[in-house]
Amino acid sequence: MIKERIKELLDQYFTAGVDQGLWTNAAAGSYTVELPKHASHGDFSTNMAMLIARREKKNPREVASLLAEKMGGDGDLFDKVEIAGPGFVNFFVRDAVWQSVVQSVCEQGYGYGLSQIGRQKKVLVEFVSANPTGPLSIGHGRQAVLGDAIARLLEATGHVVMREYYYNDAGRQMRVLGESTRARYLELLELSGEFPEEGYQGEYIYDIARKLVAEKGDSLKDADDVTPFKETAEKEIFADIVETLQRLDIKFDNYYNEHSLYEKGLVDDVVARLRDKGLAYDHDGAVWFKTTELGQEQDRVIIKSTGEPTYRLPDIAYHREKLKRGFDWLVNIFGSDHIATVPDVLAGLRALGYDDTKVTVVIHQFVTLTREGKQVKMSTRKANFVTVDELFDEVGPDVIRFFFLMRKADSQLEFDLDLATKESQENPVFYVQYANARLSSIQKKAKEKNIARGPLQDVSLKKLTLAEELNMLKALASYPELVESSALDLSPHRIIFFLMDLAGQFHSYYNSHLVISDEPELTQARLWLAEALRIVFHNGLRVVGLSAPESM
RNA sequence: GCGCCCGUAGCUCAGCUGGAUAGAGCGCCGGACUUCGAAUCCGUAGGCCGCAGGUUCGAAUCCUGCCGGGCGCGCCA
Repeated sequence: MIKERIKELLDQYFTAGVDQGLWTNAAAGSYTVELPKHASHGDFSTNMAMLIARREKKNPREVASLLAEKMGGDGDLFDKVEIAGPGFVNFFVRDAVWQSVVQSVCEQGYGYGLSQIGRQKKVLVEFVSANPTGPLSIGHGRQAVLGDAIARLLEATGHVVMREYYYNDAGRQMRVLGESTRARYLELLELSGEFPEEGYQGEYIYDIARKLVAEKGDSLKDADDVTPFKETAEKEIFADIVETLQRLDIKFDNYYNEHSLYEKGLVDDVVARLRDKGLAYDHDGAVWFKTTELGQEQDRVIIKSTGEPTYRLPDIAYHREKLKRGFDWLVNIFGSDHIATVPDVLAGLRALGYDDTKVTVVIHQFVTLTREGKQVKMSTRKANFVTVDELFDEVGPDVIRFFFLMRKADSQLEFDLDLATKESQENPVFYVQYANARLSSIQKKAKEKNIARGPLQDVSLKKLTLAEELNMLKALASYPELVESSALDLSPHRIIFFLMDLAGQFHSYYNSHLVISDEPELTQARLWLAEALRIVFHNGLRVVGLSAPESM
């Protein structure tokens, strides 16, 4: 908000300069206001003078001094405005401005950091979307947490969000699942049965088969149809998946079944429309999508010669349907192994006359597990992959969530089990939560001592003069903008880094300064500062779905 | 071979639309509890930001080419 005010001022002086003929409009909108790394460069800094100078062929430091002179007059905001280096204008904000942040935070409370920049834009966040063929793997776990945190950030910034899980219970995968289950069922009955070539070998298939034996005895032993096996397996597995997600505090608003696209004729309609536009043709008994016409290397099959569609056809229909459902923005969270599907879907949307810039795909890289410094081997095919549930056996939901959010989606993520299972010391999850607990505890302590926080307007916040205090206030002030940028860039990891940094500042401060001291005025100011910190820790933790415990 | 992602301290990773002397956690070593919670803190060490060019007043960040790693490249999803 303080940054916003400086931007406004800069714009104002920029246009004033244009009016006075000092420079032209050429540099409009290109300059930035940033936070310098070094305190000697002030609280904010702008490169405006250098950009003007370049376009006007003027001396940057001369332009800077003109600006500094104009801006420096604002005694409410600034202590001083300096020019430095090649032509930076550095702003030194008055302490009182920072101190007033306590008031903003405490007045807004749990609403601090929420905004309306999303303007009620309707966003559909699609994630997980794993077919119910087995328990959620650790890769799904990352995706689940990432998608949910993004959804929460979008909600916090005034978007209307729907979380959707897209699945297909009618394809080849599911048939193989049914066959695998039947094979295990027969095996349990000590009857002969061939285990399918690419079958699902996980232990969970036995569990389902055992359940079938218990409920149905051997009545299914001669069934030709795998449907009862498939249906039972699907039901059981889906229930497990939903439960796993619930443990992570993730709830979907909608489960979208691919099958319904066929029932509504939406898949056929896509083919018909592509044919109309001359973008689909028959060849070798299959139907092809002429993606070369849309800038791709090769055409793609959308209906196999067997008459079955390939995955990309329903995918296109699905995305088109999402836009038709009225969403302004489609956010998809995919694992990097699905990266190849993206261009086809976008091409399909464009071909059908839809705006594919409404689709943003977040591709996240893989997760590796390490224990005692060594990588834990995972192989999906052989079913000895680590599941989210197994992770739960070792760590709680907050640890899982935090670790999955600690890296940006683009980076591969190493999940260090040794670090994650430590209940103390190095574990960054507890480090942050401990800060929140400590802050809560300070307030309790004050109550015990019968020290109530007085009315905010009577508190002399100007007592908060320590460098540590001002730095924390600056961090608090930057929080709302952080939420906005994290949301719009779909980057929840920035919230995590912010929290770790703020926790570090606070723990350090706590160890060298008393909040509750024998100076009443100072105690009041610091109690309110502590309250502001507690609120921001709470809001920051909650906005990405982490809990904010008052004690631990 | 082609496409996408990554390459920053011993390890794991931040670094926002290019900005002024490159950061954190872990690990190592040495310290701090008669004070609001020691799940904490303080101190030291550690870097040709993969390599080479280019654009720019200014590059870890943008462009090109190499090198190394991951994921894809199917009438599988």
